[in-house]
Amino acid sequence: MKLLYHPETAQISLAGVLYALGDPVRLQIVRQLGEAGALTCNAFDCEVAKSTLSHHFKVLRESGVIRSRKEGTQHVNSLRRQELDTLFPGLLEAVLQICTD
Amino acid sequence: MKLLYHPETAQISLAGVLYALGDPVRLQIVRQLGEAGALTCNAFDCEVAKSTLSHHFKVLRESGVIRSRKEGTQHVNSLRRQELDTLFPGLLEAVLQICTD
DNA sequence: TTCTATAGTTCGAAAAGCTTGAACAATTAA
DNA sequence: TTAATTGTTCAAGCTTTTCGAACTATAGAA
Repeated sequence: MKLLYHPETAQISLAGVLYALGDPVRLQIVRQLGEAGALTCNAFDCEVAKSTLSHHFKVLRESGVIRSRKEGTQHVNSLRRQELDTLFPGLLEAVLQICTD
Repeated sequence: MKLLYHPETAQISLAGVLYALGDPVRLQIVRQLGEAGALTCNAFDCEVAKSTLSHHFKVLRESGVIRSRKEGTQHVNSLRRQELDTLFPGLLEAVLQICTD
């Protein structure tokens, strides 16, 4: 658990964000974060191995979609909503508002 | 050059579309299609091998982002704009309107 | 028809990325 | 110090991406 890399706002790319969102598990994470505001990795309940989940959170973090801060043994994750809205107006809202089965 | 598979509207998934859009080359294709309306695979000018381009068009087609119709020896590609707008309101517009360097 | 050019696809191999369990590191609390 | 909890890292197996080369399909000229 070293330093967690987060890209600067200016370094966030559209293709990178879309890539990060283009996985069912990560999309689900993002939607849950959109609703809950903040979640630990552990709080996210799905059927992949925890090493896989760790990988997905890393992809989301390194693409600039989420921010993670350490809090004790946990990582609290949240969307970089304002920054994303500024960079890519309408994108995150569109993704979060779309109803999926 | 057999039959070109296109998913039904109902089979198009958000994660699938985001995945398709989450590649720099494919994103560029989509934006050019957004501007030009329709393009042959060949008309799209980039630096990847033509077999790679063929692959990218296939991903876009099979995810439901574009429609391809044969015309002589060429394939004319266009965005499935109305369908995407109905399924995922605001998404394509957001992607197309975002200015990238 | 036959030859040639054009437009894309398919194949096989190399490189990169994903998923997983097992092992590891860091923090907390008993 | 010991144990429990959280999450990361590693190595292996599998899938995906990229490429050049070979292939198919169509169009047009001779």
